[in-house]
Amino acid sequence: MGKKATINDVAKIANVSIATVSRYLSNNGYPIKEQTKKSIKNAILQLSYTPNIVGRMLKTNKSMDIGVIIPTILNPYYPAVIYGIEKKAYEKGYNILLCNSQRDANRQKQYVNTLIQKQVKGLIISSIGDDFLLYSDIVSKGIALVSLEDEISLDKVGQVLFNYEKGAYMAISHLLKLGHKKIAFLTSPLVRKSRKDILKGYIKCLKDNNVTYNKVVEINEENEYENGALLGAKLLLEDDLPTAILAVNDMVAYGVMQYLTQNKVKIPEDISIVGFDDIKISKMMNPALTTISQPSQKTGELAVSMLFDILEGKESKKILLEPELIIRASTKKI
Amino acid sequence: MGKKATINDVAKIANVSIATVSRYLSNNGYPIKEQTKKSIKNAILQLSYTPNIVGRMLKTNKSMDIGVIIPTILNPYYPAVIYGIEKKAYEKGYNILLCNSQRDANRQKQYVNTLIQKQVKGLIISSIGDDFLLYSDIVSKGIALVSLEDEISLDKVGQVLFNYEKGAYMAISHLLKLGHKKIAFLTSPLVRKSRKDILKGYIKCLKDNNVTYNKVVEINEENEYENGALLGAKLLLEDDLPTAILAVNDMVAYGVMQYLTQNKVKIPEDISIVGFDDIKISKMMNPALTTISQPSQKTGELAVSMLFDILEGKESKKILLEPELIIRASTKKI
DNA sequence: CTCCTTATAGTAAACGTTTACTAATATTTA
DNA sequence: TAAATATTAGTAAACGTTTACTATAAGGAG
Repeated sequence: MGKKATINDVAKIANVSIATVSRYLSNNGYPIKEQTKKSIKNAILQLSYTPNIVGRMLKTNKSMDIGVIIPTILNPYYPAVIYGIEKKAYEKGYNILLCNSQRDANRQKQYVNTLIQKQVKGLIISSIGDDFLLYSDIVSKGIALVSLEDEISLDKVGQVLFNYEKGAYMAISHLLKLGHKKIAFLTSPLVRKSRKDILKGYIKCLKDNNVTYNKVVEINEENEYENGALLGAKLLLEDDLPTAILAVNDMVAYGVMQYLTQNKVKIPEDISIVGFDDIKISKMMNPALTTISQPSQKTGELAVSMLFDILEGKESKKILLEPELIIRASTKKI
Repeated sequence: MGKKATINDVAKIANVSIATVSRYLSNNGYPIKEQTKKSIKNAILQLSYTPNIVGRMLKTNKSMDIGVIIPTILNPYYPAVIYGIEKKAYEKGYNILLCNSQRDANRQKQYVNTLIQKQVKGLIISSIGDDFLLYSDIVSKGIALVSLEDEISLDKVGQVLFNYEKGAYMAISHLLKLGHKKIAFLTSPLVRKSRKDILKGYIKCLKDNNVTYNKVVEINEENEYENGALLGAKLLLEDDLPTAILAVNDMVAYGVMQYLTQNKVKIPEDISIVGFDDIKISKMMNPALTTISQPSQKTGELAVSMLFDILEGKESKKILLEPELIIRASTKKI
């Protein structure tokens, strides 16, 4: 419990130099006598010595950490992304430093700083708002950067994007096909590019189909699920109620659904609802949620692959993932 | 993009010694002339210098990292725990290193090693199986340790426990009260203490009520949700079907529900089902799930508080959280 | 038996910090 | 005015590694 053993202690006990111990540990083909190996091994066991990565990092300047910043871990979409990230990172021996920005710009900034100071090898960030300065700052420090969902006009940044606009367009098309003419868009704050793109797709599809009714209900809080209730309440105050709703993501959709249900609005009988993300549980909801599927785990895996590509000096690229409409029970013909 | 600036570069440009720069950065009340401060500030700006935490850690031996090991991030229970952990940790300026053991003992062991090598200040672990050696190894290295869900007979280890046995007992009582006499327990591998405790509660409550029917269906995979289908299939093979099910957790419950529903078994008309955890979305399921509530976020927060207590030399304690029965629509009178 | 090579191991510098000492001024106190 | 103290800053060692150099011995080649 006292001081931790160092390579010096091992060297002393094994009666060799620290260089030899270091070579033994790095196990890189440098020849060491069997006899020597054995005594080092014993010393290590005896001291239950564990190498100090901090010392190593300082010397080699080779970090095995990847920073990951996400807006919230409470929306199951992100744990799925993280799952993909961790899976790939683990394969390569990397660890992840997970940070939750809570959609707070300051907190995000702070986390970025900390991660840089911790000498992460790369950074995967699902940023709130597009903060060009933030990104360029990271890149200028020589840290590999992959951005999720947010398109940036910056070279050297990997980008795993999703066609949000098209997704929204598909969702609205579906609703129109079902005969809906009054479709509202319920959303958390429209700060992220992804959300703005959903709005774009919503507007565009309505316009393309000469539908004049449109209603965007935005709430100024960031707690997806709880927002649902607020959004539902705000919606019910309107006098010209929609017959269908597009929610900015599945969690918001659930919140809205729950609030509406509690207030005697039947889904999908009275109001149809479409979500966004297709998180795993969406098929089990009551009613099962019609939604736009976004490949979360794959996003994470691609991000890591991209990160390694950048680290290997390959040209960084953009990948645009395409949406898929999943029709379930929360939408019906009017 | 070239080499990162160091404190030496800053000192050179500001025309002061590195000691002064270090003092300026640590901002600990050591008096520095305004003039000097200004030139250091300029130099830092000019170089866009960021301190290297690795250097600092090596010198001070003060890590600001907490390792967190969880079995899976795909069961929303854990993200909620992580949320609590991160919240508290952030307040104290700590970062978390998140590791997903995937319920793989080797991987868990490997992660523990890595985290120790990374010199984490403390470790919060929701271990698969109780591995006494693992725990004692960590403690003997002077690393603060908090175990979640798993009771260990080891001093110096903080423990945030949950009364699983009582929870199961409550669930079964509820089902018995509804008139069910044939209740099955569907579970992922019975390796963790928590799961064994649920089994205990299940058995005990049946025995206390002189019910002879019992059926434990266990599946040898670790993917909660997907397990549900396997468990459902296995169950339907039996010839003496139960009228009610206790699932080892909510995710498994959903998997089972989905499989059964697809196979024309109506819930709760044909079979009642009780889950375990009460993850956030459980009230939105189809049907809303009756379950045993386990305070996830609070568990995370308590774990961090405990960790800090241990770090401050206070006596480590155990906390036992109590279950609550949440009755919803997935259970009904027979 | 000299010269090369190979196998094996040690020495010491370096990575980027912090901090205990020391030092030099300036200011106060008696 | 001398001594004491406060303010400000520098020197250099240390943290635990890795690694370029150097060193020794032993075995072959000529």
